[in-house]
Amino acid sequence: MNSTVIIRAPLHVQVAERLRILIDSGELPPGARLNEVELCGQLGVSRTPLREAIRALATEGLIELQPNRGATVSIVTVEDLTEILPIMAVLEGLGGRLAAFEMSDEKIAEVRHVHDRMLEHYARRELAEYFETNRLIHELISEGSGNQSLVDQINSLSAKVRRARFSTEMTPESWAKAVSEHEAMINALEARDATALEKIIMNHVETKQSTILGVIAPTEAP
Amino acid sequence: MNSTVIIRAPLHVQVAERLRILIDSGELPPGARLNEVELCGQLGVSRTPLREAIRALATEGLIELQPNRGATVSIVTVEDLTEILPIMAVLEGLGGRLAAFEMSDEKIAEVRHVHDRMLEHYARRELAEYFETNRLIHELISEGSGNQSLVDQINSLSAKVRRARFSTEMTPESWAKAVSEHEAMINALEARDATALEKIIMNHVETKQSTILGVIAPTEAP
DNA sequence: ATACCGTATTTTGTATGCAAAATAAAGAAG
DNA sequence: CTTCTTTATTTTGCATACAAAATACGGTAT
Repeated sequence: MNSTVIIRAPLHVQVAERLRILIDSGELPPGARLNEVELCGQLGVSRTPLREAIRALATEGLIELQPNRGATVSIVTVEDLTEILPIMAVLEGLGGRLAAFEMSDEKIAEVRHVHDRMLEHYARRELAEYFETNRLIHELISEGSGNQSLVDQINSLSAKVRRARFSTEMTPESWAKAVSEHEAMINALEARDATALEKIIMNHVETKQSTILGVIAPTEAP
Repeated sequence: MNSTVIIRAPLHVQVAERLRILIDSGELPPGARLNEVELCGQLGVSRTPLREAIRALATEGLIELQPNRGATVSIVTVEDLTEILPIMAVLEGLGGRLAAFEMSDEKIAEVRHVHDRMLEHYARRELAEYFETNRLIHELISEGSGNQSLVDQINSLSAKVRRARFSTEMTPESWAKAVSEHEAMINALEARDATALEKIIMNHVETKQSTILGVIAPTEAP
């Protein structure tokens, strides 16, 4: 009598996950063509589940499909980011507003704890660790909204932004600004000031946007 | 020398479209099981493209997939709407804010024109026509943002809300309120008052939410 | 040398067939 | 009569095979 039912995910789901990882890690870089038979050999599956996985990732926007010409890893352009980041701003803002009502004191304390860790990494200029804790804070707050649809949408857009890989281009000034905005975020969250938190988060994402797009645009000036 | 290349969409795309219509029209009602061979006969295609289409619609959220148990038309619950409508509010709000900057005077005039038609339908209590013009106004404003990603997201969520089919349960009061909010929307748009328009649209969607959820909840009271 | 045309090869699209899992049905035990 | 077990049928999952389209290649004419 087995109480825990083993559900092994269908192949096409597993394949989709592996493809997602390959794309996210950059092993399949933006613009790369996905040759079906080649990938089949690489993943050890037949074309059927691979194609189903490709279709799924295509509707997610990770992959682009051209009729009779196969699939390519979609390229996240500056224009895409210009569209996506304002959407992220209002979605994360909404997440914060809801989280200010919905999060338990314990969860908020957890966010504060991660925030403190982030500050340490900032002080030590540990970039990777800083980004990871930073990301985690945003995730905790979004999830704190209790709105799973919202979390899913944010994660989906987040993945695209991450794939653009502009984050490392941070100046000391923008970094400091981001940290101080985070400080304000935590304070508003602890005060359960929904309106303030929403505003701060929206501003924070807009700051991120100008940071990212500011790195691109100035290349025209000598 | 053919300048216009005829691209006929792949079968799985056509199938996905037809399925979308079947679901949206209610011919495939929420909860309905999708038997693959049955649908194959009905659509005149083999299982391969059908399955690819099903996978695509599943990642879109229109269909739910259970391993080894097939696909069912996903059911939009009250909980889903409670999650989705606040998201719609901020997204449509953002659309309005951007549209106030981006829309041409001509486009705004077009919105006003549709709005006037909507008022006529309201006066004559022509429900279907009212909803159609209403929907069109929201669409025109969203598209007026010039943000295609935003439009896509709104449309995707919109489809789910529509599928819940609570709209017809409008009282005279809530109808009147919706109309007056629309009036305010158009005025803000013509004044290009982005902040006001965003606020009005968000309130408008929240009104819609309480209308929809208000129809459900009171069933517990005698 | 370059542009064009026809053929060969590769690659995607669709159909079909087989295996495994789930569901339905029938029979036996309590 | 109910419940469990066993068997048959249906249905999904995956792999393979064939068809059609696109790409690559090679040759010829200019």
